[in-house]
Amino acid sequence: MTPSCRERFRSELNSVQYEAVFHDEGPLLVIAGAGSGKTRTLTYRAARLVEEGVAPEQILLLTFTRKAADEMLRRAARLLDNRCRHIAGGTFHSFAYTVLKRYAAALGFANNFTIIDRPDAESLIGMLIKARMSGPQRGAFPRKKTLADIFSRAANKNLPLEDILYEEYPHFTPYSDDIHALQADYVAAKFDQAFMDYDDLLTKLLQLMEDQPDIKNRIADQFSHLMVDEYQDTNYIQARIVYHLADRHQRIMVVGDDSQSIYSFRGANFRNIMDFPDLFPDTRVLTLEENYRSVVPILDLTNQLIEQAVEKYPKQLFSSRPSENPPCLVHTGSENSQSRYIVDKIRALGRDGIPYNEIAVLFRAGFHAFDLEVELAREGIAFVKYGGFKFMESAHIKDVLAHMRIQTNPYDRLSWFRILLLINKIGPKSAQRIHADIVSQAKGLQGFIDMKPSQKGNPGLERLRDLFREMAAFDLHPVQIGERILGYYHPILKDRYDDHPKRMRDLEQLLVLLEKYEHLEPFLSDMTLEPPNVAVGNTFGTGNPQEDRLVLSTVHSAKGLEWHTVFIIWAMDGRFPSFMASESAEQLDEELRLMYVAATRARENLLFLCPGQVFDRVSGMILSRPSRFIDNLPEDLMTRQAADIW
DNA sequence: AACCAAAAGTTTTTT
DNA sequence: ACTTTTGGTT
Repeated sequence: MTPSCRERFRSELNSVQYEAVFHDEGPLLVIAGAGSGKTRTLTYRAARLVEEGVAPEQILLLTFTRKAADEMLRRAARLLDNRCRHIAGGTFHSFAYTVLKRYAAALGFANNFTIIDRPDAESLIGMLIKARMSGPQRGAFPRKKTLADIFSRAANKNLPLEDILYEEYPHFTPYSDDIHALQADYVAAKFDQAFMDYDDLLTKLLQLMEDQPDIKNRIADQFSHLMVDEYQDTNYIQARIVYHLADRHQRIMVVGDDSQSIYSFRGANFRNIMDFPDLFPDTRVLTLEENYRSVVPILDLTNQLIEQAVEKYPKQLFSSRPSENPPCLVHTGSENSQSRYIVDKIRALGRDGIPYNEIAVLFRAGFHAFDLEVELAREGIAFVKYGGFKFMESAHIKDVLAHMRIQTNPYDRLSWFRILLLINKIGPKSAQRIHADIVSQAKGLQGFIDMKPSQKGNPGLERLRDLFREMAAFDLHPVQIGERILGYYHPILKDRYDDHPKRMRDLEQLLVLLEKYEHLEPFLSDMTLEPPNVAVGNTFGTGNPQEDRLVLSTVHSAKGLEWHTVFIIWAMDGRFPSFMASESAEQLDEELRLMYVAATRARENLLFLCPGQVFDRVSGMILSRPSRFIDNLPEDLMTRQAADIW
């Protein structure tokens, strides 16, 4: 590296960050506390490697979201030059997809497989339950959603089904045999229809690497340098994948914070990161403890907050940013007064010159924000919501995507059912017959186009056939395909939904996203692997990113981000910590870490809100106490305020 | 076989 | 509040 560049890096990094950036051979673990410049360290390191002549394509940066990877590469490019854009970056899942796209055949799997998302997996399991469990299923047999959960946990934790059932769903053990059989059905169905769910992407990649050493070496040799962000949220399978990738050259750097591990429901274990040196014996460990984000009073509170964890690795973050403003716990009289308190407060902040996009409202679960959303809409305050119900999961989007999926995978039963059931006079039985017919003809889409109109000229079915005939006859650009599908779908939309104009606008947004693609397949896999993170009803993509909109987000979706002012709503016992997590110390610790993540997002102002007496339908209890995590804190760490707005 | 309306049963977080 | 199941009608 040129001396001048090195000098510059030295002046822009603290000594530990500098160490990490210039660490050379051998494994490196960076424990990076909240706001300690983790992204900065990764970015500078990437730039340093490229500057010293490592080919960007040989650097692999695995992150938690695609957005995080893009952002880091963008910053690295600004730091050095555009070569940094060619660094291979993305999520474990998208990496797995790229590899499997090429090598799935080595596992006996179709190379043109379709990735199915969680709702898809659930409806597939739903079909299998119906097929296997005929007759009324009395009692408490798990629902498809629960089954999908059970299967997914088994996969992510790499444990046998019995263990999951015994540990987490003991009340289902009487159905153990049926559940096992259904899992086998599920595996077989995915194989037959060339489906992979999110978990398959990871497990099959690992399987490939462990069963076929020569392929493993070919994959691993593509990348001479590895970096993994948010390592505390990786699970066993991901850790194994990392191990295999870095096994031979050991040039691996992982970054994370055990206190911010919040994905145990996906098999992540906060101890994983501390076990990293066992996986890579000569690991050098560096710890970043200076916080550059938050003012002292906020950091004092968050340090005390995480102290309450039953199990943790000691760490004391420090800050040198003074402030007069301590965090505040606000009691409001009701849910709606909580919402109105926020409206008042952000208006005041706005008058002080704080832009709305520097303010965030965070919550434990998507639905906690419903009342606030209504209130904001009424007050004409623009906002974006992240987390909760996803744009991609809304019915009209899935309907249109199903028409596209059939173009790339014509035997996809889920998509056939979805689109056929939209047609009048066609129910499950007819759909079943039509699908079986297409599969037996083995002529792909042509099988449907050539099918005899045995349904005595069902006009809806004829329209669908015309659509597919046209799409098969011409070599159309994805946007043209989208336009034709929309033309076909519009009458159906109008007929089914009274809010069809709004939904139509969503679909037009979808067409905008399509413009960037030359082929349907990468579009479809991107939509499943990296769906726009915004919740339903939000515009995105074309919108000006600088738009001054208030941010509403689940804590999970807020990971890695920061704002001038952060409101944490529903900081009540029963909500946050969630009522469902209060059974075990481990679950409570995870809720605490979640609260820690939420609180450490704030730079200047941090407010907890506790809406007085609220009846909780789930528990049948009246909630009134503030979150134990906050209530237990020493009094001098925050102010308390009662704000009843009627 | 498909469709519709009423009743019953569930509730987190995400790739 | 929402999804899934049910029972009855076309």
